[in-house]
Amino acid sequence: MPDRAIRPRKEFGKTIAADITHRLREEIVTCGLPPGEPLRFDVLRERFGASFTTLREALTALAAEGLVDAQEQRGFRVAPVSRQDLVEVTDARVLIEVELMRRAIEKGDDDWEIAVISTLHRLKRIEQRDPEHPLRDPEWKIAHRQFHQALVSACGSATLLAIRAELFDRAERYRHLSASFRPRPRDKAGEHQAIMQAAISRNADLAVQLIETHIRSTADNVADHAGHLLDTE
Amino acid sequence: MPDRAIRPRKEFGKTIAADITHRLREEIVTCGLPPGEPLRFDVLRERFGASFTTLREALTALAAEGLVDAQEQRGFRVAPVSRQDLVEVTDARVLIEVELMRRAIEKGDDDWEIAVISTLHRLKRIEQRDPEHPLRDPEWKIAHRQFHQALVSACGSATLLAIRAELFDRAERYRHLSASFRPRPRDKAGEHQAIMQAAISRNADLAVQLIETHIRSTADNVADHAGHLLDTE
DNA sequence: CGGACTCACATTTTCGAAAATGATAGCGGT
DNA sequence: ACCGCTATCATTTTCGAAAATGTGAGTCCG
Repeated sequence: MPDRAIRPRKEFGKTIAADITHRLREEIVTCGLPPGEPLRFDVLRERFGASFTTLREALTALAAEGLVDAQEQRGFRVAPVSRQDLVEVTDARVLIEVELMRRAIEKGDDDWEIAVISTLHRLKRIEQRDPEHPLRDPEWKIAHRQFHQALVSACGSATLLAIRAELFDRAERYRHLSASFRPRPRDKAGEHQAIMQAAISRNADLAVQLIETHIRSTADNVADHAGHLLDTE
Repeated sequence: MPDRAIRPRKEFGKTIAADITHRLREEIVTCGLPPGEPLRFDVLRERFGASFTTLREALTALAAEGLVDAQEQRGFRVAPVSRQDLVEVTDARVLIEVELMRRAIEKGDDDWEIAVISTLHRLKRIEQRDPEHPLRDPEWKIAHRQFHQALVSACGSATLLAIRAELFDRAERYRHLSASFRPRPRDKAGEHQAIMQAAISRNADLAVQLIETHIRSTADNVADHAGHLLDTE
């Protein structure tokens, strides 16, 4: 049996680099590391307790995902936000997510229905704890991601699911910006419920329309309530 | 002097890591490093003359692009090919490229038309040198990539263009597999000419249909002539 | 006073050694 | 003979020092 004392840190990822990548991604999408922030190695080294090379590997991976901006010979920084980027990400998400929604509704089996229903149930339970500020709860964020992931999971294409996940993360940064400045939370719970029902009842046209509205409303919210943050770069 | 829409000469990377990433991608895409091949550091170190860490950074970036498979604690290997992967990549390309083609036809200006025409011209000139085996000519491959890039370049979304480029590279591996085993080359020159004409004359429906056929025919060719390579994994 | 040049300094980038981990062969007990 | 255990080896993964590069202040001329 493995000796626990000798291996103090083996909780999450197997390699440190993968672990750092994961943690950095979380910090960036939640805007704990704000857009445009320079990512200096000595700072990261202290915060994450890893060496130059390991950090560099993580940053390179995130640069390929579009969350980090690599400026050759001048280091890395958190990818800046902008109106143009918001429009592009929203637009790309609609294109892909709508298509995947249709496919999932067509191909989804019993397991898919169960996954959709149970992830929504879990999301609603977490929402009850703090109905006013769900995005501040890390668990809500995870449950929200898993619900949307479940909705399209039966689409049959791991390739498109991976692309979708990347765009979802990039959009999540804007969701956080939006949430910090929106005066009152909109009725996300109701929207999620309606999407679930449309999906389970195999009403593809309705589900697709609801998803598109759901995605676009975030973009509108950011433009309305956090637009001043988008022109700094 | 206004910079040409197409820069055939790529600036060599300023950092070694970026350079190695580029060279490794070329080797993988052209199947110089065959699918499934283990990528051991000793071998790569000798072949590319870079250190462990630099190579690791390049491999991590390519793993995020889907060209390399990272097996934690057990190293890297060239991403394997499979029927399923071929179907997914083809399918995703059709979804995205068709949409971008429509947008480019709608938004394209004079510079776009010039880029499309000139990249096709260049492609045809290179084709004349060795009409039987164009894919063996690295310059043809570059010109081919640039023609297809030019076609959709006016779509207005850098985000979708980046996704498209990734899928194009993943598909290029299958093009190489297909070319090695196809008895006679198909009439790619004619197809490119037809696509160009449809695009320039703003016939979106026709252009889209031609593009889809163009993309799917590669998949069919691989299935027909190199299918035996796809079941090894 | 302004512009260009030089020289430290700060920061990134690269390297090879050292630690960690997985794979394998050899040994011993049942 | 077979299974499990251990020691050894091959390979990956991590580290901090060293080299390379960009940045900015200060200085010298016109």
